[in-house]
Amino acid sequence: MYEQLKLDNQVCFRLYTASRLVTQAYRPLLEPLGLTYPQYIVLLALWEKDNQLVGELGQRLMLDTNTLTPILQRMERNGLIVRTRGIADGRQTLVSLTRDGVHLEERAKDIPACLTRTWQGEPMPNEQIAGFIGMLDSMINNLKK
Amino acid sequence: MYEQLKLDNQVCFRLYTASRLVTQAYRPLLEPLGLTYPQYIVLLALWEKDNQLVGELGQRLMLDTNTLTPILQRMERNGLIVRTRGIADGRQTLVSLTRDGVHLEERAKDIPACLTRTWQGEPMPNEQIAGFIGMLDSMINNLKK
DNA sequence: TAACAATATATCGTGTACGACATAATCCGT
DNA sequence: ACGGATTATGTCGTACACGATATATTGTTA
Repeated sequence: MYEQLKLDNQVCFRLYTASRLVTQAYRPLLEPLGLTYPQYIVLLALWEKDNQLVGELGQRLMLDTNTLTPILQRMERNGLIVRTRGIADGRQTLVSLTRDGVHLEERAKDIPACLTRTWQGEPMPNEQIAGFIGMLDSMINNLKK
Repeated sequence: MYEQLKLDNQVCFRLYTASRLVTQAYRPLLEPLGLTYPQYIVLLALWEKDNQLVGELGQRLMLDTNTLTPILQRMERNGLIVRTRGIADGRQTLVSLTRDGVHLEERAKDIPACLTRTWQGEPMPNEQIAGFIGMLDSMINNLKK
């Protein structure tokens, strides 16, 4: 068989697998908060800056509205956000945190450290982490449209 | 807000995004072959070693049967594989390539190089790629059950 | 200013992911 | 040899992803 088609030579397969396993690792931490991972990153974006348009959120999270809208609908149903139509421009939808959505930040604050411990095992040198992040950022940069 | 909750400080969000963008980059290359990315990695595994049990494939790809079975059913419907029940052990299902499934390898052989060019942009030093792969492998190792 | 292009968001259909549960075949101790 | 535990796979329900399309507003131009 072609050497380049072997699974062990595939960077992308590792990326795909690592991403899935990380999302699985989030599950037990997010479930008590009633969140999925995509819902969690929507909240991360909103905790940084409340009252964002669907399009702004989409740019920040690199998700299109066909993915984002259903997530936002569930989050609204669960009382974490509200969506307000047409303030200046009637086409836009503004996404805002409810009191519940705001309060969840406090309960989420230890999740990042916990997850880092899980995937890192033994703490790694910062330089190595920085190299990893740099590679991911460069990949994302090369792939985004 | 908590510094550790900022999106820019999240390794996992980058991983999730990079993985999604990579899968998107595969799409135009796989679509002419009538494949999705998960179907493609099933073929990678079968091109390496034909006639594998569902469980073996699952271990190799780190996917459980509840994900794998529907994928295999579609691939069987599309004539790429056949599933044979109960050879020695009546509980097992053996997955084998059809002639079409075998022939697809030829048409797929340039995909890895093409994708590497896409996400890498300027070719990177091998050492850097090796470090990246090492990090992903260590992550996968720490996260797998 | 009426028609038409452009924009922002939503809907729809297909294909994953994955926890929970179901089913069927084998194993194992008595 | 038989009944319960174990194992291999499949089914079901929910929630993403995402291409394609639809809908509703706003801009724009003749």
